[in-house]
Amino acid sequence: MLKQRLIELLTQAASEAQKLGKLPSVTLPEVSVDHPQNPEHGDYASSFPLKLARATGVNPLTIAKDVVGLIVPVPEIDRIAVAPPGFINFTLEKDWLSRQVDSILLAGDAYGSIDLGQGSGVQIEFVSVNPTGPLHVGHGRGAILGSTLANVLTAAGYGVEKEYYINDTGSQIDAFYRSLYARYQQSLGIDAEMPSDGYFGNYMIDLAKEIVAQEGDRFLVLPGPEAVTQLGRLGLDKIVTQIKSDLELLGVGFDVWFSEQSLYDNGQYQEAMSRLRQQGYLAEKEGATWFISTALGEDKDNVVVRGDGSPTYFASDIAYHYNKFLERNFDRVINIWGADHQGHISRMKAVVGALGIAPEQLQVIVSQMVTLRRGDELIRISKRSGDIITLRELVDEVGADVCRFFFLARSADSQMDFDLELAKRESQDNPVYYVQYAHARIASILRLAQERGIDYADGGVSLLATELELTLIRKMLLLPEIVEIVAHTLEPHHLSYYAQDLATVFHSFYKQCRVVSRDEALTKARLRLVAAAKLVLAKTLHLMGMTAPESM
RNA sequence: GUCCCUGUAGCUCAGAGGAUAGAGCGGCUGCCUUCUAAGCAGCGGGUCGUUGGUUCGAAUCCAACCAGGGAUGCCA
Repeated sequence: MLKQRLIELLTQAASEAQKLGKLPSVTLPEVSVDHPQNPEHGDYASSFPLKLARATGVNPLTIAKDVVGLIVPVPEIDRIAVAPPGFINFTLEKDWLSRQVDSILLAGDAYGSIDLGQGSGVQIEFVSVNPTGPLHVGHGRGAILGSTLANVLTAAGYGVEKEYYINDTGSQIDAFYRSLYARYQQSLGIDAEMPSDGYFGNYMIDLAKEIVAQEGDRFLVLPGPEAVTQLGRLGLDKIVTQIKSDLELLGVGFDVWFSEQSLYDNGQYQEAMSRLRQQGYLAEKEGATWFISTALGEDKDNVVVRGDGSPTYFASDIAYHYNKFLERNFDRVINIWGADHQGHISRMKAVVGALGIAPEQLQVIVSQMVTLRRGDELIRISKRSGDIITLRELVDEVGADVCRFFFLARSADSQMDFDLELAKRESQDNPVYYVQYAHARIASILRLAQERGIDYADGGVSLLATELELTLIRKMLLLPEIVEIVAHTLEPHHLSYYAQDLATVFHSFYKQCRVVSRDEALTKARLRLVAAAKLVLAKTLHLMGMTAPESM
């Protein structure tokens, strides 16, 4: 990557300056290079001399001049300038820039991929919604964040494993089972009462009816507890199947569907607990078993085994992370949780530390709340009451691409309002169409070229020299940097802004530069340019999990 | 009370300590005989919540405060 190359050049020149005695031999600060907002300052700039000035006491302008004098010439760079109070500005060589069109076309689908991860493994767990009902809109946000992040980390050279943790045991599942049994009995005409802690959504009635239609009344003859369990498992399977298909509609898939129950069946729950007990992190008080997180600097302790002997979800999560780090040996684990799990983060990190794992190996991304509205009408998102807009309904209304782009258009940290009315009403002006339209336009140009039998394989890209053309190339060259930023910050929303920027630059070029014209050589050169732009747009859209349409 | 997130243009939001803080939407002007007008070009719009601090340099880091949201269960 070009940026990395500039950093190397600067670092090299600075240590050379130290060898020559032009700079004091202090430890060099981290060399950073970024894009100045003012184009007069070139394509890349470094404030490195300003930082070095602090450590050395040398005038930053002097440092900049000395370092620039020692930078070895490279074909990428046309000009290196020193600017007060101590910036080093790089301007790219135009011929080199235009040649990048060929490089991009040569790289093909691999363009934008980098080797940041060097094959190291990352597990990313997301969605993991209790299978007690359909996914709602807020879950979609986590799903899209996770799947996009997985795409980007893969492109950044990591070995990524996507996982959905199925909470198929515990008190909420128990409530789900009992609710389903009540609805099942009711749909067979029996006057059964719903449990007070039950799931009252209409989908439970539909689910019961579906089971009655398929299985008849055979569960009625079983003893109560047996019927609850068998019926419950059947219902749970159906919900999980539904969740899978809802996610598929959004283009979200997983490598592993991990069962919570399996942690109890294979003894890993016991192993995790006894390990914590050996380390002295478990204690009995008030009739329950507690994780002594206060010993690790937490505000309070937490119950892991209730007074009635049943484990809390925290206990399961301890076993689950024991499994991730010590059974499956992931070096790095990313969890994406909803804002309601925010308080769970620090104690979970404490657990990881107590298990002998560096807490930094666990990264938790919290996606803030999504509020759904239709115009002025607020829609409550509550699975218990059943008054929800499901993720499936959302996708049906606005489409998967719009849905994905919308969620990727804001950082996970900020709460968002999803106005369904607005999303539909503005669909013509939606940025997703703006970006996809750029891709479709290019496809249209390439179709025309094909109809006219123009073979642009030998097009000479050195003819690409106008500012509009070079601006488009410069923008295309940013994709690897965006991939790096997203992989580093775990903030996929940067992609959507990049996609819009790239589309803007293309639309502007398109308006002012005729591609297929009477000038054969220029036509071929520009066809190569737009073919490259199409590739970069498609790659960006695909990283976001979106389609790149050939026509609109 | 404690912890987390947020506060930037009329609205929705970007902005990895750097140079003159940006985009989309909305408003106003222009632009289709030529590859898709779902487009382009232009105009207007700001005490970056407040006050201090760190720094050569702060929207960005620190502290306090103000405002909105969330978490503080032997629910998940």
